[in-house]
Amino acid sequence: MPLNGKTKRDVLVEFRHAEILQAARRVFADKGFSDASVDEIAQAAGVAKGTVYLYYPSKRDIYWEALKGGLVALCEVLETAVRAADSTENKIRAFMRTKMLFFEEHRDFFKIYHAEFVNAGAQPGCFERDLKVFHVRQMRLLTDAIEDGMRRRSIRKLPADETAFAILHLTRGVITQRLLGLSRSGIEEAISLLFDLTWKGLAGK
Amino acid sequence: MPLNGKTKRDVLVEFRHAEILQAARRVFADKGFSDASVDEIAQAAGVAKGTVYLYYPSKRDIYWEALKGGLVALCEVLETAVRAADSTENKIRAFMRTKMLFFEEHRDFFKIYHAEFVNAGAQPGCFERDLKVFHVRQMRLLTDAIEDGMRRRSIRKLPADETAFAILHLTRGVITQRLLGLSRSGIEEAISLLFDLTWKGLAGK
Amino acid sequence: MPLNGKTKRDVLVEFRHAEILQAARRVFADKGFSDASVDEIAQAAGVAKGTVYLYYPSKRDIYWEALKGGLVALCEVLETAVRAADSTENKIRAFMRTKMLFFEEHRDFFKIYHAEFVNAGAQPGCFERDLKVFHVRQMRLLTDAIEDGMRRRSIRKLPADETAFAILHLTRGVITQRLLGLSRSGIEEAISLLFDLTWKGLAGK
Amino acid sequence: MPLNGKTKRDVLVEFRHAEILQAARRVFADKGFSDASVDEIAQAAGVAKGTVYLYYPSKRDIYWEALKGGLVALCEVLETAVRAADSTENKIRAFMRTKMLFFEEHRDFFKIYHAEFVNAGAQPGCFERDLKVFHVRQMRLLTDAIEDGMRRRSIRKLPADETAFAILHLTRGVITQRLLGLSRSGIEEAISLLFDLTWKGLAGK
DNA sequence: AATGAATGAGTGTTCATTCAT
DNA sequence: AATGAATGAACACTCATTCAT
Repeated sequence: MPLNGKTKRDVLVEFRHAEILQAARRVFADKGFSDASVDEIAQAAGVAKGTVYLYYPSKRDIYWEALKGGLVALCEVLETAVRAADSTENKIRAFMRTKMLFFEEHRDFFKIYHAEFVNAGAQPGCFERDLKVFHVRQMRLLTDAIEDGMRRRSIRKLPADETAFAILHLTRGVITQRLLGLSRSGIEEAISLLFDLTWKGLAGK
Repeated sequence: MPLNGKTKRDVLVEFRHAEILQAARRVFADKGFSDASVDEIAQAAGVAKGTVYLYYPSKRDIYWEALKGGLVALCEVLETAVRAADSTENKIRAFMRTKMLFFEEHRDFFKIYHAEFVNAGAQPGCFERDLKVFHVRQMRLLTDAIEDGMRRRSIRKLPADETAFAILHLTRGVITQRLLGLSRSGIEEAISLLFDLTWKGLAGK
Repeated sequence: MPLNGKTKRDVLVEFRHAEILQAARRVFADKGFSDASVDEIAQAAGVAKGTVYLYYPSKRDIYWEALKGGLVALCEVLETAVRAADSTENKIRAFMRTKMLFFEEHRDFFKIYHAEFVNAGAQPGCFERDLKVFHVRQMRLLTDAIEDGMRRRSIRKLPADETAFAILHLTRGVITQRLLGLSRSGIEEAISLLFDLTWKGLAGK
Repeated sequence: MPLNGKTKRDVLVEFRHAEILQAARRVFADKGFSDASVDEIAQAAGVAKGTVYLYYPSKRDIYWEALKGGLVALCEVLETAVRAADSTENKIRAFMRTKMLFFEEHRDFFKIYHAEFVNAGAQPGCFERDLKVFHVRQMRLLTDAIEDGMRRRSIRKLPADETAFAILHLTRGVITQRLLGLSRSGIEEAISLLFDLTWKGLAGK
């Protein structure tokens, strides 16, 4: 009866988990962790409050799951995309492009992700340690590319870590911009500009 | 009795306001708006909870005052500094430098300011409209400099708005980096790198 | 098919009832009525929560059944034992002995039984009326013996009811003592002492 | 201004504590710990729910305070009374008499006290250790008297501990009886009978 | 002017009970 | 017949705000 390893029950459980997580992301994105209520999440998921607790042991756990799930997916697509790129230039472009498209698709997750950086080190940061792992994975992609680029002279001499940080933050900033609806241009244009700025800087000839 | 327009009472009132605001900034920076309690703020200010309500009508108002106060000061120093700079290059450098030094001095305010960008448009965003004013003021400083720079050919052809956004976000990112204690280098080094990257980009020759 | 009046179905139903009751006694003894959860009982009985409700209409009913079942058994063995004893002295001794041995065997039931006396008249006391019947049955055994003893002059003149109460409570106390593990002596010694004290009192010659 | 060491505030605080404790005892006596709600206690005390938490940190703490307060008072009056009695016989009589009168006056406390013995060793028994102290104090009063009595030959040879236990339990039983309203006789009669039974036992000559 | 005691609405979490499968 | 997912009412506890002193 179990089809491809999953019983009907497994499917339902998985579905509920996803359903609640989805709703939670929406609510957390809107209100932030503290101002989101479990009741709201339940309602958004179309279940009763008690049902939420059948699938997650606490509000905090839902939050962390919502955060982690997105981070795992993000890191995976980033790693795949960067690895597939053939030059330093293309690796950095791939990083920016993939991240922007990913968040364009997962706006709710972006808000949660972004909020977590603000609080980073602060109070809810029970996760701090776990979060760092994902941060480091992203950093590694960039520092590797940058160091490689410097060896090949396609990038000028720069401190790799600080530079990677800058790219990370800049990319995040541009995404924020778009998601707040403050940007009129198309996504591809935005990506081009982001990369262009990063690569060439402001200076004229 | 009223000396330079202020009675003794006025002075006390002003003092209390400042005292509470200062305490509030500390607490809000630590905990965020929702997780900060008025009791904590009162305690940090060394007054009773009821006293806080003599000076501010609500928790939200304290928050907004704390935010606005910092924004006014920030915009003022930025405008002064940028106006005083003589070239496009120096104007942008001055912007970055002043902002970084300002936040280095007002870390509590930075946390609040930063958090507000996350929520921007979102829930507490009663302020949205008011916040925008300060955002626009900062943007104007940069877009003016950029457009001027493009006319003088010291900056290559770029969309002024998007570029200004990028500078804003990148600067904020570097500050975050420092305030989270993730950066080892000195402040002046950080400023130099930030400007250097922005100006020249990554590309080798 | 129905063998001595019971179909296979009847046997199963009876078996389930007993199984659940047994588990319930364990749980109620441990946690008390309010702090015991139906889930725990179901788990202890090795069935699903819903199954419990196929056999008992409510948590309260399980409790009452657990209580009543024990009380019926207790009263029966007490009546048999006391009836079998030939003298007043032996009847009282038999009462104490049988009760102590019964509870030594049914510790879980004792805890429930004991707790019910505390609450007696109080909140869950939906049972009050039903409980009284069992109380009266035990009392009757003792008052009969006592009154008979007084007629035969083997017991001095005493108010039968109050005296019976005293014996009841004293016996219960000694059992409590043992079940809480506060007693080091063997069960037979304890019984002897209990009877000896009751019969002779404290007084020296 | 502080009169006999107490400011007006101290008096109020003390009053509220007492008021809430009083109400809590009533409610806990009626419903038991688990079935009592803080809301009920607040209502019984004539204050809002939040107010209760200004005076006690948790439901459990209220309970423990209610229990401890009574136990301290009980032990004190018992010790005073027993110490004041001049013979073994009178010491034991004093113990019984004082305890019965104390509980006659503090019926609510008795229910709580009694319930705690049922659960003793069981779940809420965070107190177990603290409770034991009071138990030991009562036991000591009796064992001292008993051992002394045995030396003077006014009590026959008996194991002091077990005998003390028996007196404790028997006394408690008689009190239960009265408080449940199952006894028709006056309190003094009940005390006399209790002592008489204990001292002389059942046996006719 | 300042206090802090009092309030009560709101939140996370549990659990007896129901019911579709 | 048995399951266990779903429900929602109930509860302990918190906290912004009010107000008598």
